Amino acid sequence: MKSEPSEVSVDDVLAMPEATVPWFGVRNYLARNYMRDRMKVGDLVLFYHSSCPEPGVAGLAKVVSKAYPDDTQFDSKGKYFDPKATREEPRWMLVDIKVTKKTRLVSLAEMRAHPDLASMIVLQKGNRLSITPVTPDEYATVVGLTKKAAA
DNA sequence: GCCAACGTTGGC
DNA sequence: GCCAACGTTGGC
Repeated sequence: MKSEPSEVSVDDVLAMPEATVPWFGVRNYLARNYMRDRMKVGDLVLFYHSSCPEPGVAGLAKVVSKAYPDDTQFDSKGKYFDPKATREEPRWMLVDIKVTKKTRLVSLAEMRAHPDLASMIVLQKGNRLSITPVTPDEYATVVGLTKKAAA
């Protein structure tokens, strides 16, 4: 799951109660569907920092809630307001994410260089989706990289 | 700031 | 339903 650290970083989440944050602001249907339809409490998450000087995985996290409506869609003054969403028929859903560990930053370049991650969706050319599925093997490989000395 | 690769919008 | 125009993402 991608987040811009200037908006919400791993450190920001660790400073929150329970180190937990609602994953607000997703406004892409496929990303929403992943949260709404495929994520379950306990699912493991790679917390990725994007649009920053050093993009890459910065922490490990897990899903700690089922999907529920993203409140920011109802805030008419906020940047995530959606005039077509209503309380009765919310358009955007989110899950709560708990950061379980801050890791050393595993850079995008480092992940691209690892042969076992060649098929990882987030690394594919043209991928812009802020939430993408990760296989158990890919997850384990990235966790392994977090434990290595910095490249 | 550039630009590839999308996703969305809206006229028809 | 088509598709051109436009907006966004995100690495570089």
